[in-house]
Amino acid sequence: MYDIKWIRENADAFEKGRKRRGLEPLSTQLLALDDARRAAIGELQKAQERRNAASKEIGAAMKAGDAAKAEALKAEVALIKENWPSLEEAERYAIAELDAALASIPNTPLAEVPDGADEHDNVEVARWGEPRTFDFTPKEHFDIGEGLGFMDFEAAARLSGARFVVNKGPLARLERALAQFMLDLHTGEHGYMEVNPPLLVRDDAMFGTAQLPKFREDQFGAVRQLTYDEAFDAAVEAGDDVSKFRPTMDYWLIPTAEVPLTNLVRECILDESQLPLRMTAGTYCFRAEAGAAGKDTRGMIRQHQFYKVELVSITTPEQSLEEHERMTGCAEKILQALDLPYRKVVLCTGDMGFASQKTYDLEVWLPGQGKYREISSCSVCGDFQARRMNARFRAASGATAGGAATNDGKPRFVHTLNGSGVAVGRAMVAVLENYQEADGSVTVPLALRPYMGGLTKIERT
RNA sequence: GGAGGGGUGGCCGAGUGGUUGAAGGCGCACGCCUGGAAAGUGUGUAUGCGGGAAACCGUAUCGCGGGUUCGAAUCCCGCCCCCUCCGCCA
Repeated sequence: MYDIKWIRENADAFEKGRKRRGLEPLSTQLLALDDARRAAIGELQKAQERRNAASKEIGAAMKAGDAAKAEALKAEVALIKENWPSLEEAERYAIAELDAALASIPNTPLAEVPDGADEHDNVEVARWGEPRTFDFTPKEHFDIGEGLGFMDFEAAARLSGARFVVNKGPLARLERALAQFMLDLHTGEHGYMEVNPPLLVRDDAMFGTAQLPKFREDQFGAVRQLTYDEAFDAAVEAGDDVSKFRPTMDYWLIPTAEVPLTNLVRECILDESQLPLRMTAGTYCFRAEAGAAGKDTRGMIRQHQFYKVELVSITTPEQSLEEHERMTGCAEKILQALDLPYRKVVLCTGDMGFASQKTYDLEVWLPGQGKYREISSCSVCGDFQARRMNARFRAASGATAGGAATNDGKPRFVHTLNGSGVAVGRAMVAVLENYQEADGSVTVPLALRPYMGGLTKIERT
């Protein structure tokens, strides 16, 4: 979320950033909304000031026993209040209009982010591991899984429709093993605190990390069914047919643990000594995939429900870029430990997420597809989410960053970062494809064997 | 679901209609005291918004939203959240 004051003073930089994302200029309209807002606030405050002053005088007059004066003042206030409601209405409307406009503006890319229109303009910055050479044609993960008899898309479709899967036996365990392995590495080696957050969250949380208001259609909602009586009353009140019982939507299903983890610091004033705050969580994630019809329809690559280990860091503004590199490194360590070849790309301006200033994607090699596919996405969001959440910190006393006058004792917005560390479902896809054997079995990666009860190979039984 | 108790500043906690943005305490900051520290002591310590070069001024904020009133932390209504006991439930 942008600070309108910043836009007012840095309109050029703001527009430059928009242009790099391929967006039309907006600052003129925003500043007009801002002018309207300030004018409305000013008018209301003027009225309030006169009302307050008169009220004090009334108090004084009554104490002095001057009833006539008090009555005269009361009449004056009554006059002031005549168009009070319209002033309030105008103020509220002006503020809401500006806020709504600001809430749907994406973050500005950092200078070093490459310009570009879409994923074709992303820039590879590193490559790790050598794709294995096969003396047979490697299969895609769904063929491997179904061949093993432990991955069932048809059963999932009967239960839930498209974009679901049922994993069983050693594959169910493999998914659990992957998640546990990742969490152990992040908590044991990388200094992240494991968190079990709610998977159902309110509007405010979804707004904080910027899934709302712009990306409603990508989300699932969780609905609490009304009782019969509540539904009846609601229908009557709404003038609806009482045979239709309308539910109320109370929660959103998280599309990523970024939402609850980042929002853990919402409306908080942290102490600088607590930063950086590093948190990790293994959770299911739920996505409607509304805009992805026809994409990745087969297999586990794109599901409505998937498991993911997420990394979130809360830092000072001075720490965030360094933390971004570190976080991406932590995700890379997972792939390295699993010996999965990958490449690291920096997303171009046109492919970056809404809240991000800069994003690295890790793309794992999938021999069955013969492609690198996204398995992790690590973003630094600056204070964009912090503003939406009102998440701040108080600088350690006396300390100023690099001698800069950053410490006037006031709370400052934190910086937030999030990254997959890594997507568990896709990691399983990668393991199956990279570790497949000619006979259809799958070798268990060394790092996962302790989590698989020592099992070395998954085969049809 | 039933019964009850609560939501006030970074924290604790007073405050039932009129200089209350809010007593008191804790914490914190700075100063004094000290050889140094502790203790003691003095001063200062919320946030948003608007205006201003600044000092500062104005305005709003005592869970949220309405209402009563010239004036609301204080009275009325609705909602949200938290807690305790009982019941139900994984």
